[in-house]
Amino acid sequence: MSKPTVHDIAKEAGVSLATVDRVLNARPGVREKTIAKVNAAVERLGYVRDTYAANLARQRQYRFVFVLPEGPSQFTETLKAALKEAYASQIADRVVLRTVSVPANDPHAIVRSLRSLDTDRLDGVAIMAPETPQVRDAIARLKEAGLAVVALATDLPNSKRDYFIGINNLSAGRTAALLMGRFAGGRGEVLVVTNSMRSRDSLERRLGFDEVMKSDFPEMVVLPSIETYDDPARMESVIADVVENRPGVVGLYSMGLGNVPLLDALRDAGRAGDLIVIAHELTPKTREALQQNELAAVITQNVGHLVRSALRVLRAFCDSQSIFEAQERIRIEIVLRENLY
Amino acid sequence: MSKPTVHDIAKEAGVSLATVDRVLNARPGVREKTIAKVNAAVERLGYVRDTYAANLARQRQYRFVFVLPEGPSQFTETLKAALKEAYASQIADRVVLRTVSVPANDPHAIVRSLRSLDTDRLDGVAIMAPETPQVRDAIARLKEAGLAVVALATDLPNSKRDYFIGINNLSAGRTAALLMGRFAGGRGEVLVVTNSMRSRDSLERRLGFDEVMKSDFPEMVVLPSIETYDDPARMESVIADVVENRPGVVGLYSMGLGNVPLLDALRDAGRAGDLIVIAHELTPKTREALQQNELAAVITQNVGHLVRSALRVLRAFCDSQSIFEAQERIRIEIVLRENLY
DNA sequence: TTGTAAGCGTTATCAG
DNA sequence: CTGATAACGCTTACAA
Repeated sequence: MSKPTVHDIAKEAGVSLATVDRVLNARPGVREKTIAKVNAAVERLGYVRDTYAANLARQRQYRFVFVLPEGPSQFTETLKAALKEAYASQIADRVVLRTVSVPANDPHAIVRSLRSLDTDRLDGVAIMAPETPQVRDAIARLKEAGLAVVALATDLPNSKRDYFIGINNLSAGRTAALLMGRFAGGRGEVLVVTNSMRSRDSLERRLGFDEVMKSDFPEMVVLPSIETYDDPARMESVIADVVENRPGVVGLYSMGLGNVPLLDALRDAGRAGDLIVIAHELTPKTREALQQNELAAVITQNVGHLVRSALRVLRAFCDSQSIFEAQERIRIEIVLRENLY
Repeated sequence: MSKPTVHDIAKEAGVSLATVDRVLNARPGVREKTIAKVNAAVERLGYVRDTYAANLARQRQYRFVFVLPEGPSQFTETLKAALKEAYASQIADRVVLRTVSVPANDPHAIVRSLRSLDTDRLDGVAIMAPETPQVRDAIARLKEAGLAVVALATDLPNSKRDYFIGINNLSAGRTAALLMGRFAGGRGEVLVVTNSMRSRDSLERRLGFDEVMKSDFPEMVVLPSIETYDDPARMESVIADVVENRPGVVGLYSMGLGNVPLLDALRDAGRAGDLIVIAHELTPKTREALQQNELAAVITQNVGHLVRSALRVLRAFCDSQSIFEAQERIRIEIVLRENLY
């Protein structure tokens, strides 16, 4: 009834522990016939390797750094919380973790951080930062030093990063459009706002949004993207303008950060429950707005999955193992008032 | 740079390994002063216990059985696949797993299976079965034998099960209603079908559906639930009736199993892309229907989460540890054509 | 090409 | 009350 161990396999196959190990790990120096004997025993007993015992014996250590944008963003806060939780739990088995905060919009500071990483005492890095040529160079350096590098939440597609952990923002935009179009009954004007179109995420979301709007809801009019540059006053004036001069607007798609000022402005303008508003990222504030019917839908990614996936993928790349793509695909989650969890 | 171990703590505190272990595991027979010394060392070095090494030394084994409905249901197929995957991965650390299939609608067979379990060689059971008095009794017996018992996917609320792993079906129905109402623009008639209203899941979903329809979309008319008893012919006639006699019907909510015959009937009637159809469970067939715009939305639960959660919870109950409720809450996922993953 | 023995971080048993 | 010491399942020198 109990799980078979390497000892059982050795006995069953009539060989030693070391030989079993060699076969299991595909190490050289074993006769074909012996390999077959061992594999047969494995098959017969239904042996499953105990990865944890293996890592224990191997003394494997994974030293990772997470480079995250600093500042009071609700998103990075939840990200850090998820990281702490993962670290305390079994997910972070054999992992030594450190997080580094960098100013989100200071490319030089980001590069400085990346350059200051001691590549000799490190096995992998997860980076959440906007892509710039300097960042690309810094990543190239990390890769040359043999580290595993993943982009987190926002992709660095032209860098040498091994993998991107996050949602496909084109699909996210398409999903938003499908919801918007269906909620609006396929008619009316839609306002699109973001804090900044310099962010690749916003660009991709807009692209996807437009694709579906054009193909599925040709009668709807999507207005040009409006940037608020993280300025609440600008947000206020954008909304005020809509209220006064744009009676045809039925919906609003908030692609980027800054949902708090947006919701404030809508409330001030008295249009909170009235426009169809779709935003990104589930946070305490957006959650509350869903409950109040001020947001029609939130499109989000599960931050817990994000960090667990990052950990798994970094490990896999360190061991040059293949990853199970399907498991690492971060889902685009749609949250309404009724499935707030 | 490397993680401190019990050896480091022992050295730092000037005591032996055994004493450190006693303190860490809160075992009796250690002087207050020594406890303080050890804890101080733990604090100073930032020690985190290696759970896997601990379990290895402890020789802990968790022997679990999953009792699942047999038959060619797409849902149970994916469930079994997820179980196999979890078993092969690190989630099932120290777990010995067996699955038992029982005829879904034969209460006696279910009870026979439950009674035939050897409680001496078992630590926990996960059960997916409709609740009957006999099932309740069988579960009571398992609990008396000291096993951990969880209900999987469908709850057994009046039994002595320790926990329910699955979605809240009332919320699922509410979510469906919110989607339906918004997609339909708050007007029109809605047809509700299920294979059987004897299932608690369908009852609860209907309840939630009606709640939101009444409160949020008072102008919409929800027709009485129609049961198809897993009979494709009945499904055909239901749809045909709608086409001929119910011009006001704009939407269809499929609460239960049987999406394949439903979709076939809709196609035959030529209403496939036209009605707003919302169904449950993401399977190859419903996935395809989403892509074809034949389904407007699918409400589903992630089966991988389901089994991982079951494993975690069973383990926790075996060790009489508390569980982290938030982590075990299974999300109600909304899937549209654009976030099919 | 194969086997022996030590050790990974933790727990458990037995003396002191 | 406290401390050696031998496991757990696996890997890895080093020997044969």
